[in-house]
Amino acid sequence: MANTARNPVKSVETTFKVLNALRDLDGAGVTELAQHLDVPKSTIHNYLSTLEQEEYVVKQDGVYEVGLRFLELGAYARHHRKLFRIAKPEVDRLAEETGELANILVEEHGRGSYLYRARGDKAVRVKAHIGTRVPLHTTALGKAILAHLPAERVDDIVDRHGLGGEPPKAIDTREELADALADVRDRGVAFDDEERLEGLRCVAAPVLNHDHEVIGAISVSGPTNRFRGERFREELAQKVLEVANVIELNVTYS
Amino acid sequence: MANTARNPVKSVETTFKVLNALRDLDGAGVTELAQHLDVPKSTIHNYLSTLEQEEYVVKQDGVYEVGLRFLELGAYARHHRKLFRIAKPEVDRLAEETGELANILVEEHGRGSYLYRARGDKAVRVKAHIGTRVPLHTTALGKAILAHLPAERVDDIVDRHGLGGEPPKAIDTREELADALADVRDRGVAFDDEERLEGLRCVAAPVLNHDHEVIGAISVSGPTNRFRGERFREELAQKVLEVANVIELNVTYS
DNA sequence: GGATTCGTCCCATATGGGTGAACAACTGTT
DNA sequence: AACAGTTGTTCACCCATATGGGACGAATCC
Repeated sequence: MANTARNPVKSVETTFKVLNALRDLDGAGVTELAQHLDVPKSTIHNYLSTLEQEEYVVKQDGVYEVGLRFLELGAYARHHRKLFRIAKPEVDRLAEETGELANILVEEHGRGSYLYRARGDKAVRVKAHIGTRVPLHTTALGKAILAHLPAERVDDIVDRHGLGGEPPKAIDTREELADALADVRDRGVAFDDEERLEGLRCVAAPVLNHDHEVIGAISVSGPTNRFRGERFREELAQKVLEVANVIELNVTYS
Repeated sequence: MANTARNPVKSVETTFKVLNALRDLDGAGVTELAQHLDVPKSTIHNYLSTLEQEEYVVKQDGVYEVGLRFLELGAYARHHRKLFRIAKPEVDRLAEETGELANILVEEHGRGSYLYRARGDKAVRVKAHIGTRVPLHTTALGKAILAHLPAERVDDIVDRHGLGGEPPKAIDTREELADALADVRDRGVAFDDEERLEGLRCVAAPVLNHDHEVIGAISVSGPTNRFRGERFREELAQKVLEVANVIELNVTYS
């Protein structure tokens, strides 16, 4: 959980500042990027031309864009995770059988990263892309993970990223969080009742390995009108739990 | 088509050398990486700790791994492309209706990058991941693109990346290539008859924008025993062409 | 418990990244 | 067409900083 490198390579930091700015601006020219980052044109030019030479950035009609080699690296990072390889087909099935949106989330650097998302035929449209990072305490997926992390790691994560945040209903205090996590451990599943997004509910279950460590969580989410009463609390919760158990078995024996 | 930056930032090059080595080794420690790249331990440590601090690399049990933030960047790079947003549903349909493997490829830096891949129920398993980069002249997808690129760009690409290569049946000479591309322009579609992979055939069609520039290509591929005679040359070719045309229309009007 | 092996840290050095200014290549304007 | 106002590119200087040797401490393995 080390936070700061002792001898940081500043150019690495700059490189990613440039890449992220390129993403935030949806592509940009040298001058635009330079004033956006408040860095001399020539410096930006050096970085962009190097990144282009290395083929991580593309120049189209005088505009630099984030290149597809990141798709290569990203697809690798995802496929490299055992959880993804094993859980994907199961989550596809979950989406098909429920008709809703099914997700896989893993923890990385104290935040949640969506590893995969499968759409059933009635699945709601949410803006979050694959790879999007979210605070763990604001989603059912995240709470399912936090509930099974060692207490000290949960503390670290809260220290690092805090609680609360933009969703008005978000968990605010450590007591609230502790209660919520105990509840999740009790039930085996975590719920999200429009906490993160208005009108959206979600049931999530953790995926543990043979040493009882969380390696991620899966969920089903959908509109409040289809996620209520028996179906939400019992039927869907049961289904998600079942699928999580299947994944756990496959993770252990393979 | 500039190849070398005038004032390259060496640290950018090193950064990606480290990341790619991390991928090639499927995760590694400081010492292992250092001797693999023939660079002092301390240098590698500086890079890895900086990359970890910036959250682009994860350290698990003393082993550094490529992080999921690249999935974030990669997913962005893909979604940012209009062709992907528009072609994805159509290619999904193509996969479903044919039951085979359907693909989207775009050109970047003179090579082909797989943007997307949809699997029908009988789809063959191929090892190539999303984001994988291939030489354009060795696939039906690539030939469909080359056939509609300005002659000078084709020359540039051949100069840069050469012809031939590992698949034994690969196009070797510029004359062969010119003939093949003329053929593709004639028929409107490109074929791959086990050139790249033994037992695998493929039909591809280019996707042009309103200015008649290629923005990518789509294809269907499958095993030779299901891809023969009438079905291969006529039925499937026609289908791919149709879908490509639908995509072209949607690209123009939106 | 002794000997490797590995990660981490520190510091001196020269290498190379940051910078401004000047130049070139366009774009659009009157 | 000439011009003003862009934006991208190049160059060379100088100080910041990336580099890499070496030393320390912590595991791990005989």
